[in-house]
Amino acid sequence: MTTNYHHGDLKNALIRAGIEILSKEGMQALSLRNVAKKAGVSHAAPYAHFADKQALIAAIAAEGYKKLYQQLVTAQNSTNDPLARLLAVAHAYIQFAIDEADHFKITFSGVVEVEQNYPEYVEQSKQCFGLVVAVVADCQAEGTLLQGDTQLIAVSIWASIHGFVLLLQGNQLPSTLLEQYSIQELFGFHLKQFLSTESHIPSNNVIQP
Amino acid sequence: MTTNYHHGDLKNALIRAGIEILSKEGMQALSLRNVAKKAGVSHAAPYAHFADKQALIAAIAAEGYKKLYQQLVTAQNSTNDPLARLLAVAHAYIQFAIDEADHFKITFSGVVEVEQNYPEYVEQSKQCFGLVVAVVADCQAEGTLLQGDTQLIAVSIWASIHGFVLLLQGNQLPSTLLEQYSIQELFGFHLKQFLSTESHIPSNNVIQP
DNA sequence: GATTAAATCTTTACATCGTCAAGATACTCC
DNA sequence: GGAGTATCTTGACGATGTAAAGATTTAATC
Repeated sequence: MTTNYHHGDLKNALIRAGIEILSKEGMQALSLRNVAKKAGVSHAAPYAHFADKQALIAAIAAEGYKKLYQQLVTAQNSTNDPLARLLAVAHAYIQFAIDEADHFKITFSGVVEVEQNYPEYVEQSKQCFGLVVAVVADCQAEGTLLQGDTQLIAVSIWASIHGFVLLLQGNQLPSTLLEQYSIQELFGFHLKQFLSTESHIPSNNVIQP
Repeated sequence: MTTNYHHGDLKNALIRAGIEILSKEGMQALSLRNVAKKAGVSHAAPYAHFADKQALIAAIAAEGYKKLYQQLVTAQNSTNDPLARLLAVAHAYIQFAIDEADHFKITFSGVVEVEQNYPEYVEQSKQCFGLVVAVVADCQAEGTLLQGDTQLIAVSIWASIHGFVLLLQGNQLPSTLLEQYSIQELFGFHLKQFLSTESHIPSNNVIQP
């Protein structure tokens, strides 16, 4: 099975090679030929398993979601308190983005253009979102989060975390703040900011053109 | 001055050509050679004005920030009520991201890797952030937003908006929600969500590993 | 105003990339 | 064991970013 000509499990080997390139050399080094070389096959071999580069990237992105999901599950299991869980999940999210920056970027930054063509990717994405929804639901049941459409609230919370992470990755956080606070402090403040506010806004004034 | 050989203002013409390509053909069509062709010069001409492709992209990204800033200013001037201003700015932000999707992506999605090498880009970025800070400060002065470090709160709000926009652009918003609500409704709910919450969380519990 | 230097643009060339086609090799199923 | 299929290699092509060398225009100096 594991002869020389037939690799045996080239498809997964290519995905792993791609992820390794992302973590060690960065996005610009992620070429099909480079991935093939790292997997020890010729430059056109990937075409036996992926229709084109997009398809390989989609598989790598799906794997990114999978790894992220595992991290989130670990965070989720770290405590029984619902709100603490939510915070732990948030911290796991940003930690993954920091540790595996380019894998995270590939997973999210729209490199996968027509997601619907890659059901594996869509499925992993849904699994992640499902976890967030579950954690939010627990907080709602406990009364430590706003009542209302759980999915809406989950999206909102996810978006807030995601936005912070991307500003961080894109070096868009103002340098004045970065000199003053650590990333952990900034993120902690951000979480506190959107999870607990004494408020203000007449709700009928919010949705407007 | 405007002879045939010497273009006269090729640098800006290249930037404009790049932006036009982004809006009409999309990111994958943004090659140096394509930009040069659209500007009517040979494929190596850009190297008289830009060190490499990254430098041209940085200039295009800076222009993206500039255009975004103009939109935000218009929104800011649309009303005198501080909170309404904040909401108007938020809507202008997402509208720009929808109207000029690929220009927005280039501006933010980390294509500019070493921002500090492109001072023009950094300056435009600061100008945008400054506007958000000003709007947030007005709300604080009026008492319609949480008191506290204005920059921190501004970053937090920006991150929330930015995150929603990026999830939207990346098709990461769950399809179940997209079938149920319009983008405007979802965004409106998101704003309401993180701008006005009845809360919950013991503040000493938020910042943690 | 002529000469020189500098800036701008063209042409040519090269390595790398994604992709395709044709062929070689290994596995599978009857 | 032979036929068919899946997998992999080799070779080729056009497109891309970039460098080098030369042509052309503008600017500076005298």
